[in-house]
Amino acid sequence: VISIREVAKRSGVSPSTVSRVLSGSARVDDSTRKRVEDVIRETGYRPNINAQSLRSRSGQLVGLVVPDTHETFATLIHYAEAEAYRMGHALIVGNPQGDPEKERHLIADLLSRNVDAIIFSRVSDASHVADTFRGRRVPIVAIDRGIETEDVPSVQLNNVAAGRMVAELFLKGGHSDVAVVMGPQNIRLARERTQGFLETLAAEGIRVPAHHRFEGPFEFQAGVEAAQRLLRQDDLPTAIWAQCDPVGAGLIREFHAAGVRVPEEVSIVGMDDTAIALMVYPRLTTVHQPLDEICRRAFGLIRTQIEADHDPAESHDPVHLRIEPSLIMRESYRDLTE
Amino acid sequence: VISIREVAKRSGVSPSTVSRVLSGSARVDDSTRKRVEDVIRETGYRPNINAQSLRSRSGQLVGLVVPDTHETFATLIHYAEAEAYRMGHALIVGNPQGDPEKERHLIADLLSRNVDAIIFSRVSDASHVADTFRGRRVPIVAIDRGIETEDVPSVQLNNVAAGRMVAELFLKGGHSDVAVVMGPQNIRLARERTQGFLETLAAEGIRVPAHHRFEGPFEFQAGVEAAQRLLRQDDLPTAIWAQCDPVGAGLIREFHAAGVRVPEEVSIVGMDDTAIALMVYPRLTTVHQPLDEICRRAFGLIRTQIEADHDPAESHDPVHLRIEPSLIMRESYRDLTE
DNA sequence: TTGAAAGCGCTAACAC
DNA sequence: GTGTTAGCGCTTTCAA
Repeated sequence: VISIREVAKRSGVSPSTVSRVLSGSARVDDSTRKRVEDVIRETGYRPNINAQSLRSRSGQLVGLVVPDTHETFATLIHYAEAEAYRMGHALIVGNPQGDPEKERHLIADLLSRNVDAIIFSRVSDASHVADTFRGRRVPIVAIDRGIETEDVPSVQLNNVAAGRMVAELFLKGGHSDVAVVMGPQNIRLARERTQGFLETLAAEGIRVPAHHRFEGPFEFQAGVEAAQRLLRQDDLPTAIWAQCDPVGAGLIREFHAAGVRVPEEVSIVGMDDTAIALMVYPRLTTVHQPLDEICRRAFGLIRTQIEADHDPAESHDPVHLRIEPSLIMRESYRDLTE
Repeated sequence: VISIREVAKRSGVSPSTVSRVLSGSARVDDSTRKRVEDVIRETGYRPNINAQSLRSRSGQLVGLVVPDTHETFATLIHYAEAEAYRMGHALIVGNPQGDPEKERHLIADLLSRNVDAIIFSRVSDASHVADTFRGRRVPIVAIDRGIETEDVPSVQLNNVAAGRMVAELFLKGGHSDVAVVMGPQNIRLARERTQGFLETLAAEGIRVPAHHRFEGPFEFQAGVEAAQRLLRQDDLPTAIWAQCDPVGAGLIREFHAAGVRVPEEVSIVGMDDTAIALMVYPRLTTVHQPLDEICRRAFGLIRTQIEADHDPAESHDPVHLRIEPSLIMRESYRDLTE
């Protein structure tokens, strides 16, 4: 483990010159540069990032805080890692696991590491998190499941539009007897999906009766249970929207087990367009959430904030980006009018 | 953003005393300690981890390098994050995405951050990675898909045993006409699974003919394609082993689409016991890979290595732990003798 | 029990 | 174009 002083000594220059070669920030004589570069290559020297961070107050680090590790978040991690790498940063991943104490720790830890930005999804106690950040000039972006405060930039799917698209599909397809399996309604994005869905139907005079509304976690099992309750009721709807794909998969599986044919007897539409949608039979018609784009835009905001930080005059109100979903037609849905 | 000097000033002591209070390493007068702690609380002071790392040469950091973000690895990230947090460390996640250049960068970056340990799965060019580490005293653990060199500690599933267990199940169940959908045979863990499976069958005089052996990526689609080819051949085996669950799910889906009943006409067994195994119908009989235990043991090795480092006399040969799999019976398998 | 001083590895003024 | 100096925030001798 060799230091910049050692490299300087071996190439007969001062540490500052080595530093200049490394950063390319200042003019260095060609022959000197060459000599230094040779030594760097020979010795395999790598600057100590902790020392750099201490000086520069930038940890070359991006923090990502996710609420769980379901597929959506695994995908998020995937894209975030790629984006972070592209900007020469490392990615720290933290998962509060629903523990506000851990969440506070994680964020405090990120801050004391001089992260250059924090991306997070649904943090449990929005106000407190905002407090932690107040006064800190760390770019933050809320992604996917936004927090409730509006003073932090965010990038999210247009969840209202997602609900609307499914409702419009049902309307156009002649489905007037529909059901919905909602995500937890204390999560904002689930509320928005529900709102877009129900309001669009209501505008055409279609109501979803209480016994056709189900609420549960974003998990396969929630779909299974909704299907079971639906089957017991014996006035099956002709179309069901599940607010995430695993729930849609649960519906399909349980209907299959009960001998109810999809989509002949009941159409099922999912949400998010995750891998599971392609694995069920029939494959799930669903709404695509472009996580790659969401991530890219989030890092775009981060870069903007970092630049604005260099030039504090340029501080704007927080930006809130809405990414548009799109409908993916597969085999689990059919029009009644066909 | 307040420094230790500021805290010292406000509590009327020297920085060293604040440091002592923080670390609890030395005796501090109770009244002094109290005063310092009060100031820390009031100011919300947090030590700068970069500065600490620079002094102590420990980044309070664990690096995790994974080859992709399939469910297995998402789960790995989940457990690793939890373990890292338990030992007061942050987790940096890197994904080389098959690019040796990026892989080298990632590892070099981790090293220059003074990570306390690196956990990695299948790195593309084992020898080169080993080189990077030579001379560095950073604890390393290979996990899941081991690298080919033996000079680095590892924690892996006993993949040979996994193959053997499935073979024994088939033998006991009276299946003599079997097929296998193997993972990429250039990956060691896939080779080991195959070996355990075929050798156990062979010992009882059962051969798996070439047209009943398929090789493909660890993906759903590989199962779909294997099923399609099997269906074209029209001498269907009575049992098939898929070397990961998504492949098993692909088989089930395609057989379902073709009207072949599982398990009545053909039994299917998966591998790894991931979430997908519970989502298919019938649910997948599979072999459980205890990723939680694997992760726990990996961090155990890390702690051992860190301690051994403090006391260099204690350096042993690298440990290679094998974790035992277990069979999970569900509905996609049935005995022929029933 | 506490403080002063030195230094971890690096960069950025400031000289020359 | 290059070297010298100082200091980022912290911990750790060493003295007192």
